[in-house]
Amino acid sequence: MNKSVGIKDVAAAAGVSVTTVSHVLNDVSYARVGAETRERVHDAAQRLGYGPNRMAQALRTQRSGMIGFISEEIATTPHAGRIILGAEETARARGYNIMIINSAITGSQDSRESDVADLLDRQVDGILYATMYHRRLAVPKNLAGVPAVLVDSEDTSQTVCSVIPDEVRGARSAVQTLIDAGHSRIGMITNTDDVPATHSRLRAFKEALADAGLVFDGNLVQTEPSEVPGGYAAASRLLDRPDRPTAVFCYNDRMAMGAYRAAAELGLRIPQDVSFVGFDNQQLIAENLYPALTTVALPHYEMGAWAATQLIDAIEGKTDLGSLVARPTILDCPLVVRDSVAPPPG
Amino acid sequence: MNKSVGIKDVAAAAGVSVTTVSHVLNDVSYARVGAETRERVHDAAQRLGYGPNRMAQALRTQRSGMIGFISEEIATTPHAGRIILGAEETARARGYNIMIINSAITGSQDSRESDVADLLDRQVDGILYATMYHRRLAVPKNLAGVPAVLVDSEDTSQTVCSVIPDEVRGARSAVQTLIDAGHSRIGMITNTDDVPATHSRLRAFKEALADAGLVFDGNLVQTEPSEVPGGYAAASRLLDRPDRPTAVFCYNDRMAMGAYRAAAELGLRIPQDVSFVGFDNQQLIAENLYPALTTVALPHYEMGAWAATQLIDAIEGKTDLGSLVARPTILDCPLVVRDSVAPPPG
DNA sequence: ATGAAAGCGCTAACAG
DNA sequence: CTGTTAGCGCTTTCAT
Repeated sequence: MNKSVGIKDVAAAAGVSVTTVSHVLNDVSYARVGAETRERVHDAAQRLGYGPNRMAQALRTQRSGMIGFISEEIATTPHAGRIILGAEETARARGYNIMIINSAITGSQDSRESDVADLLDRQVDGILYATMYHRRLAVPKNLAGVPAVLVDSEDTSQTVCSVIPDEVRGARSAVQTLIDAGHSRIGMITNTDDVPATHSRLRAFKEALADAGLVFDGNLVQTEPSEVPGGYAAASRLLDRPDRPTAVFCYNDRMAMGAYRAAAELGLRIPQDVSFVGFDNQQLIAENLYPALTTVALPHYEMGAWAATQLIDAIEGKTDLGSLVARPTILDCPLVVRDSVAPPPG
Repeated sequence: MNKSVGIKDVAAAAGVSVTTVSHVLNDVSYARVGAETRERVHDAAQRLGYGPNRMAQALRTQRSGMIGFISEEIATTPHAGRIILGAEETARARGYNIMIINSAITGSQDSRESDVADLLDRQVDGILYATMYHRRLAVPKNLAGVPAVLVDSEDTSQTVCSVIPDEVRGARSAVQTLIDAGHSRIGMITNTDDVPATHSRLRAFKEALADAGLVFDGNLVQTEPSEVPGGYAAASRLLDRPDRPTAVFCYNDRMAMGAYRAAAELGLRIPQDVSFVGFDNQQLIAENLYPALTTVALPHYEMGAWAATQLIDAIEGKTDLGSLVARPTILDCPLVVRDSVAPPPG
C-alpha cells in the first residue's frame, strides 16, 4: 500500500550503496561523500517519496523518537488539551511523536504501572505524565529509571522531575488587581478540596492583603465545594452581609460563575457594585460571562512545552533531569484582564 | 534501564529455544507445546518481567499495532478530548496504541499531507482523522490506500469512510421536547456559518413544526454568529416582540447562554416564562447555567469508539471499509434533559 | 570517497 | 513436540 520504498530502492535508483544513502540522508558527519553523489541520492529519495521506516531505525539505534504521554481523564477538562498541544508541538519540532494513553483517575496503582509498562514495551524514549489538576502524586514504580517528567503534579517521593503552576504569584496578582482598583474590603470564595491550589490561593490572598496593609477578616472568606453551586452559595452569604465586600476573589472560574448569579439575585451590578476575579481562565466561562471575567490563566500549554523540552533534552543527553527533581519547576500564571473589575462604589 | 530482558533471556531461563517462547507467548495455534513447557515459559517471562519489544515485533510482522490520530486543534474544544478518549479506550482494549498529531486548522493542504506522511513513516496501521466540528473536508491525497476513517467530517471526494452525528434527529428531538411540553409558538436562534449543522438543525426545526401541524413563522427565526453575544442579540430580538415565542430552540449551547441573559434582562423567567433548549451539551455551560440547560449531546466518545472499531476491523481484515465510504455513518445525538423546559405560561 | 556485512529483537518457515 | 535460521529495514564498523 504505502511505503514499499526502502533505502535499498533509493540506493538502486541512485546507483550507490545503502550505506551511502544512509550517510547522506542522515548527514553523517564523519562519512565523506561526493557532492554530486549527495545530490543523486537526494534526488532519488525525493523522486521515490522515500521516508525512513522509523521502526527499523529505532530498532537499530535503540531510539524510537517516541514520547509516551499518560494523561488522566483526557476528556474531562479542556485544559488537558492544552498540555497535550504544548507537548506535541514541541516534540514534533524536534522530530519526536507523542503516543498517548488515557489513565482513569480512579485507576489502581497497578493499572498505572501497566500504563507505563505499555509505553515501555513500545520503546518510548521517555514519558510525560500529566494529571488533570495540580496535586501530589505517588508515581508508578516502574517510572523510575526512565526519563520522565510530571506535568501539573508533584511527586510525593521527590524522585521525578515536575512542573507546576505558580499558584501563589497568580493568586497574588489576582488580589492585587483588586487592591489596585481601590478595594479595601475584599472577600474570598474558597473551596473544600485538600489540594495544593486551595492552600496556595488562600495563602496568597492573605499575603496580598497584609502587604497592602489591609486587615484580614475571616468572615469575608466563605468555603464551599469548587463548583458553580458552591460559588453561588458562598457568594450569597458574602454579599448578603450589611458590611459586604466590594470585591471578591473566587477560587476558580466556576465558582465565579455561581457568584455572578448570587450578585444578580441581590441586585448588584458587576463591576459597578461588586468586582470579581477568578482563577483558571476557563475560556468558555470567563469569556462568556457578562461582564467577561478577569481571571488568572494556568500555563497548561507552557507546562506541556516545558516538560517536552526538558524530557527531550534529557533523552538526548543535553540535560540531567536529576538536577531538577529536588523541587518542582514553577511556571507563571498570568492575569487575564477582562471586565469584571472596577473601583469600589461610592 | 528498562527492558533489557529479551526473548532469548526468557528462553535461557526456561531452558527452551526462542521459538518455543515465541510460540507460547503468542499462543500460536499450529505450534504444539507441552503443557509443562508452557508453564515454564510463562513463569520465566513473568519472573523476568518480560514484555515483547513492540518495535522488533512490528518490524518483523509488518504490523505496528499503532493507530495514527490526526486532530485539528486538539486543544480548542473540550469535545476533541472525548473523541480521543473513545478512540484510545477502544484501541487499547484491542491491543493498539494511539499516536497523536495536532494539525492546525489553518494548515495548508501540504502540511496535512506531511502530517499523514509522518504517521506513515511511523508505520501506523491506520489513521483516524478528526475535525473539530462537523464539516466537509478535502482529505490529504496520501491518505488514499491507507486504512482510515474520518471522525466528525465527511470526505468531499467520498473516498474515505466517515462517521458523523445525526444532526437532524438530534435537532428534531430538541424541538419535539418543546412541542411535547405544549408549546406552539416556538422560535429558533440559528447561526451564520455555512456548515452542515446549520442547515440540518434548521431543517429539522421546520420539519418538526410541520409534523406537529404548527405553522412556520420566519419572524421567529433569528440569525447571528454562533457565539454567546450572537445568542444574546438574536434572543433579544425574539423575546422583545409582542407576540414572542414561549420557547426557543438554540443552535448551540453558547448561543443559549446568550439567550439566558437576554431573557433575564427582559425579566423573563426560565422556564416559567420561556423555555430553551440548546445543542452540543457543552457540559461546562449546560450544567452550570441556571436553570441547567436541556440540550442535545453530540456523540463524540461514540464516534471515536466507532471509528477505532471500524479501523481496527479493517486492519485485521474483518471488515472492508470500502463498503462504508458511500455515505457517512450517522450516530445518534441523545437529548439531555435538564431544567430549561416547562409548559408555556398561562 | 564508497561498499559489505553484521546485527537491533522478534516471528515464522522449515527441520528434526 | 521443539530447535535452527532467515530475514523485517535500517545504521555503523570496518574494509577497500
